[in-house]
Amino acid sequence: MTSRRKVSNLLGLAVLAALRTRPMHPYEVAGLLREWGKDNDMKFKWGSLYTVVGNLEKHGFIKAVGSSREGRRPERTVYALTAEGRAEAEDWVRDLVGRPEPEFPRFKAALSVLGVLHPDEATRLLNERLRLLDERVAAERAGLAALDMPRVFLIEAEYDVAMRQAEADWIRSLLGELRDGTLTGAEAWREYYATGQLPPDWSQPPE
Amino acid sequence: MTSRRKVSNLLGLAVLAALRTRPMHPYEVAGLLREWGKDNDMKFKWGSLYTVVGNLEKHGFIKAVGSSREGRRPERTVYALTAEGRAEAEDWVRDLVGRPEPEFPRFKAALSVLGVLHPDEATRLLNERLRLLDERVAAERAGLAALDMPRVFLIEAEYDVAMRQAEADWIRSLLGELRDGTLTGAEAWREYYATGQLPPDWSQPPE
DNA sequence: CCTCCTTTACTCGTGCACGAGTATAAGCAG
DNA sequence: CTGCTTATACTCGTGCACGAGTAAAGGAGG
Repeated sequence: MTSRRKVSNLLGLAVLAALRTRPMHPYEVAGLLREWGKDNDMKFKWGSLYTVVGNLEKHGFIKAVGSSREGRRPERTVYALTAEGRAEAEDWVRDLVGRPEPEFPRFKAALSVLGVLHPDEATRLLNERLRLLDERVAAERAGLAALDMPRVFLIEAEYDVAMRQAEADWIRSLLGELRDGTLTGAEAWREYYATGQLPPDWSQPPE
Repeated sequence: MTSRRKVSNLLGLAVLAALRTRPMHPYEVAGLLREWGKDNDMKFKWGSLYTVVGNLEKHGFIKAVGSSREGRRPERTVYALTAEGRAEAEDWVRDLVGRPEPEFPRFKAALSVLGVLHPDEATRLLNERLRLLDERVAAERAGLAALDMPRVFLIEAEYDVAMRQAEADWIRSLLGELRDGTLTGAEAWREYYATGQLPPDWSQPPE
């Protein structure tokens, strides 16, 4: 069990949310999520969908309410939300919103081992990332502005833009500090790649 | 294979980074990572450590260079970084830094299904999250300031603080918009919970 | 009306993540 | 020196994630 939740994959939450509108079969759920752009908000993998639906059923959050069959296609099971499922969805969202949990973005991990690269290369890569982020932020902002749609439906997207923007700003400031030498320890880093010698405190940072 | 990388767990990257200093056995690696505070930067699970080390060896990124034994304790295999491992680590970091990939924070997923809650409850929870975030940011900032240590070693932590801060700011602005009604569609949301009736465009948002 | 491509709708196997369990050793209290 | 707790150092099994594969149906072109 990955967490204390019976079904841990967030796709499960999306499925529950979709089934709030009406009973559906899995593929229909997928279509709706696609239409809602949810595949942009969370990992959406076909393989996971059916496992997740199966688990939701196993734990009583949804139940099969019939199956339609057209021609000789595989039978499509239609699922409906149960009372437990409705409660689970609400509780899950409450948890996710109310309690910030530590997350581990890949970029953070990368920053923590940035020392494996030469400072000049690191700088170059950070500039590259910055460029891509700026582009994407601009594109997404434009996309959002073009879409005339009540903004409540778009808060995740607005959040996303805000976060990317913040990351871009942070990188810009880091690059600034690297440029004008106000980032303490940066010379030691450079030194290491010049002389092959670690400053004494690299393998055991003080305190 | 989760991605195109032979070993996909980021813990593997940390292991490679640690082995750059000198050959070590897995538990020693773990200790070093702890000491470096890496367990704060990425998911660190004991179960994963040994799987990851095994896979790194299988793919030739590290190799056993002997095994020490003390008393009748289980034998401890000491691993060293290979040339391929060194290259892999560098390439991996290059990738992570240079190419922003879409990520799916849990809060983003939560925002995308925020509609399952009553707007008042959502507001309450957002306020709660905001409070916790502000607290944590303050604490981390204080912690960082207290630690007199070259800042190059702390960029991940500084990044983290900046991101949390940005999130807090974004939530504050969202709450503001909810309060003074400048978030379009918010009345429809409220309406739905008052009348039980979905506005016509909930199940199929236009465009 | 036949063939080929695309869309629909899944299934299956591999491989990994991770928590819980285990076993030895070291410290220390009485 | 005996028994208890804490730290050390893993192992193992379950369960899930996910990509690749499959197969029927619909459509479109000749």
